[in-house]
Amino acid sequence: MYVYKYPRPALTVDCVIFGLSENENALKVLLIERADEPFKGMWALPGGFVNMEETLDQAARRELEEETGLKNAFIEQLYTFGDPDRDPRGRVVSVAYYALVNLSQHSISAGSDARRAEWHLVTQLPPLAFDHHLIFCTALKRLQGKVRYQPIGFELLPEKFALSQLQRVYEIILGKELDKRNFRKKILSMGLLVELPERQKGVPHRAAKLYRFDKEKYRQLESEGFMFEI
Amino acid sequence: MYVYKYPRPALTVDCVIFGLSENENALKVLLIERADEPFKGMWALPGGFVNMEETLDQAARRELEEETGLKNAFIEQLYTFGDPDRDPRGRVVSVAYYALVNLSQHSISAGSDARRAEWHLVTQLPPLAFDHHLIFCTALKRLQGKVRYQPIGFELLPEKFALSQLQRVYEIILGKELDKRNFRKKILSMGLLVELPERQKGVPHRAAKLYRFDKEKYRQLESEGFMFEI
DNA sequence: CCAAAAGTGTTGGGACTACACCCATGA
DNA sequence: TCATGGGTGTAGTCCCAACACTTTTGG
Repeated sequence: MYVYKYPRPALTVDCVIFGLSENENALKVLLIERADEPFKGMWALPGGFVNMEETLDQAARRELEEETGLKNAFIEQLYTFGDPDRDPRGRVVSVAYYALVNLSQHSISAGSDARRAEWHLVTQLPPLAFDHHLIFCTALKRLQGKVRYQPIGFELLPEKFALSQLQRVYEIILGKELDKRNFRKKILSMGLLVELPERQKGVPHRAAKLYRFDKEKYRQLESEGFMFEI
Repeated sequence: MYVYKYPRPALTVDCVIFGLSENENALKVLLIERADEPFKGMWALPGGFVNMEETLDQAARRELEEETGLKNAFIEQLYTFGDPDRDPRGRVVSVAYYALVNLSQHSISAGSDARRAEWHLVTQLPPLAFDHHLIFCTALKRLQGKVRYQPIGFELLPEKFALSQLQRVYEIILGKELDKRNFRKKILSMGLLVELPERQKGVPHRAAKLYRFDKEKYRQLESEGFMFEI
């Protein structure tokens, strides 16, 4: 069993980058228009080959940054897709990641390498290249599952947010309406939100209190066995 | 961006195979003693290279079968480990899987390829080769998380089992005692267990009713939005 | 008859659901 | 002053945790 005598699949990372469009109240995904064959002209998830000297996480972050300019977004490995004929060019195994970014504070550029990158509503995706539709569905399911028992909803919001914004995040991801009073009670009772002195500005109605998520406190509570749950 | 111009990491699968030793009331993992360098003589997770014409799942099942003879055990992709220096021989990316098998009904052979294979208590693992300790810890955490909201505890038991056996599975995996009456109430109220006409045999006390898990019913309930939870 | 595990109900407290009105603000 | 979302409390229900004794069986 010697490492070098075996043929090797090519190895890539693909990223499902979720963004929250707050004005449209919708969840979006960043897609790239393919410039080359195969699937030339089709939409695809951003991705690329893993360099020999970088970790998989680094490869995924590199892709994320190339496409969005973001360096510190939430990112997590999703699943590895390795069907032998998922790529017509040959055996390509892809480690998929998903990322959560706050769409409203970043005008995503067109992509560093001049590929056309656009945000698409998750409810109206065009046909995708390769098995990217499968990857996307896997990511969405994971997001919907994870958002209920881990505090990742915050990752889609700016650092300072109002409770109604947070509630909307959950409603959008879970696809159902939540009761305002119950939601506030629940989320505030966890003691993970810090009320800020500021308030919303420039809204044509009563300005909401702003909060931030207390990551430190969460880490501490978590280590004591606390379980976040919506 | 052409597939063939990039150098490629080697690609392997590694399997964390969990077994339940009912007599010892303990969770075990199958380890292999390495016959070659690097880490010759150390214990490691069973694993091997992915063939060019098989899926990752197939590769993992192949490894599982080679080590245990089991063809239809529960198996699931865990995580992909790709640190550039996780293998001293060069860049090797490993897709890790975990499997659940019923240890008491199979006397696992010594491994088809004459490697020494042994079950080890998860509480008393020897030092492991490569990053296999990390992989193992990831698998254990996943198992502990998943067992609470997916019916995978059954996979560690024979098809026919008593409620006390099932309770023990949960106690072993979660590492805490559960209340007998509450456990029975909860698990029976889900309506996923079918009471069998038989009973335990050859026990020096009152023989327990035997049950089997109704996979069909679970699939149906699941599709209607039902959530398993312990 | 003894040891060992199987089997069985009730109660109190905490959490979740459902639900409607007044408040503050900018236009 | 109006439109828009911000902000608040209660009552009923359900679920969960805690808890101890009787039954069956083989040795």
